[in-house]
Amino acid sequence: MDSIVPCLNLNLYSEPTSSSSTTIPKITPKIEPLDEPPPFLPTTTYISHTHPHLPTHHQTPSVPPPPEPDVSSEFNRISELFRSAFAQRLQKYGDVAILPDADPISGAIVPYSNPETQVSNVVISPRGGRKQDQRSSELVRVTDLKPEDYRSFRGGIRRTRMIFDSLRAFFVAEDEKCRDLLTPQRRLRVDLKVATLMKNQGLWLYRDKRIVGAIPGVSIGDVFFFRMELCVVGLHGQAQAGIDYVPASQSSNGEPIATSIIVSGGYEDDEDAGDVIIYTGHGGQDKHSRQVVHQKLECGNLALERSMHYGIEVRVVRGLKYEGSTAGKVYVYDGLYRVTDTWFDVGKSGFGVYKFKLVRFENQGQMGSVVLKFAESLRTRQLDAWPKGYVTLDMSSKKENVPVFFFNDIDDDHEPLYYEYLNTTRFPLHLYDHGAKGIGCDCVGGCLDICSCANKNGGQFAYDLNGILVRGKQLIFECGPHCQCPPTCRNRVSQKGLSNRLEVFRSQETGWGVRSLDLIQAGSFICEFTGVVLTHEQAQIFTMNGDSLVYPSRFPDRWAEWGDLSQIFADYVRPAYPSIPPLDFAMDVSRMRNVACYMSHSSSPNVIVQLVLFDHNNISFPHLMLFAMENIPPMRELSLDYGIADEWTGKLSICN
DNA sequence: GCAGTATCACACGC
DNA sequence: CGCGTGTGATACTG
Repeated sequence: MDSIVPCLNLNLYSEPTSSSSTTIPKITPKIEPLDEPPPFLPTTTYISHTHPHLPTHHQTPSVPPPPEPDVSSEFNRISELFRSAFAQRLQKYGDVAILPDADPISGAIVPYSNPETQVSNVVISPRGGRKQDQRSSELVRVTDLKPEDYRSFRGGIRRTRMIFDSLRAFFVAEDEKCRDLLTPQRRLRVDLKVATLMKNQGLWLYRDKRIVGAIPGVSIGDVFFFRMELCVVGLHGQAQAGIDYVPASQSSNGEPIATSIIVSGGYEDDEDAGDVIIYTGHGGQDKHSRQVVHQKLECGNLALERSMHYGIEVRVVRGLKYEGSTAGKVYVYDGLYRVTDTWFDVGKSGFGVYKFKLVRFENQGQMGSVVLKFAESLRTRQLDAWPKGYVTLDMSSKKENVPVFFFNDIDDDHEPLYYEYLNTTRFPLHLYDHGAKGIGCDCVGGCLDICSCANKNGGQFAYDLNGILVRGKQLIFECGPHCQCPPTCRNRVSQKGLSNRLEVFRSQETGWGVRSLDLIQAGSFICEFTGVVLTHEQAQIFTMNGDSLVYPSRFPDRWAEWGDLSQIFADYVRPAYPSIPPLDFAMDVSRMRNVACYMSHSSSPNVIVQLVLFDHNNISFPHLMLFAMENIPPMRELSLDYGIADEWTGKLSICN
């Protein structure tokens, strides 16, 4: 049963993929290029609902495609469409970057207009007057994205998700405040609130096209903490239902077409073997998720059947139990599957259920859910049962709270082990000369918003109660050794060191790299970038010796991108305070270093540098703390923007 | 475990 | 036939 059972029309769709690993199988005959562009040319298949040309099993690749425009121009049109959705935001970032340090107003943030106004602003789409809050019925497939196009789409996804996360943190903080004042109340469904707000602002992605197949910018293995996030990025449009589909009424031939499903174990008759899923149709359950009536072949069930009939690929998202998530669960995008079989069966309850066999397309890269489970299994594994390639299970020699792994299964290079592991940056001793005078707060019982350390941050803490960075700042003041507050104080986050199990690994492509064995939530602290601090003068001497130095001032101000809600709140200005002079020190990592300096460079990084001060008072010598800019699944390489001007695809040899 | 909410499709009705 | 509104279904979250 584990082999693929082709259905009647499947042979049309299993055309071999190109050699590019990011390419998914082209699945429709209509993708046949008209004027034989090179195989790399981006092609967009366009199944317009105005064209009565849904593929049927009678069609062969030789059937002429519908009278659509040239494929590449069609691609460009759609690409531009999506891009334009983010252009405004990019503009905003530009503005922020050159904002003079003028406005001293605090973090008082007020929506610039009431929700009603906002709604009315976006109801009419700028193009064509169609309602924005309704999904398009236009079926589109985007394939063979060029790397730069993919990056562009991914940038859009990332910014949108960052807004989601930031808004969530913002509303959670609001909610916390309210609860202090009022009587105990139900917790707000912040996820819903955020999603609605973003929808009203027109920030949901891919609503003007109904995408079959991969969502541009979403990678296999991407992890989501909330179901609504899937709606926001266009992976799955249903807030609760497990099958998303184009309804019959909107379909060109009057038949519904399924585009994505969520497998989260809610139906007892599901059988999930990874590459092959026996998926139960929806319906027939009572409030307690018990099957109480027969399912019918309608709605999503019918749509899945139709997708099988037409060979339409289906996105699969898995819901997995995960303690670290507020909902106790995360959603992982596992790639594209095809429905190969369907039948009506008697479920365990004795009631009839529809079953669908889904088989994963090959050449898609490892499933995110498999990686998550694998990483989880390592947590409890005996030392001798670790996979080959783990040279040491803690290169920090217990200097970090959690082990730092060292993995190399491609050669004998053990170079990182020859350096002394430095778990915190070594600053010049004179920075500590001034002692404790007036540095710390007196909050013996724990810090509140009125604490002096909060004041230094502009009247609020930079982190939420879970230690998530709410908003990037030029400099963050954490409570420190001179404060009276307990170690559990919420304003001590980055000083506590690692909480995720990081791993230095060797790869053919990037040389040394860093990845995590744990899922890292966006906004959470990862590690410090440590080294021995050299003053300007000392650095000049060192440079003459040819030693490699890291210059903190060269890291771009990526912190400004994190938590920027100017898209949502027009007067969401970045507080000018604290404002610090450009950093003028260097870090020597030639003898002592930590895991951070093995991170690869990327111009679209998933890790940002946030400057933090806590153990001394000199704003010219902050710690370089690294935070996750997006949810980073286990085994995905971490990357930093080192401020290198050129487009750099390989590993930065910053430590060599 | 329940309830308070989302979305969406579909059904009406004008 | 298009648009608005109401209703029912649904693998959610706190």
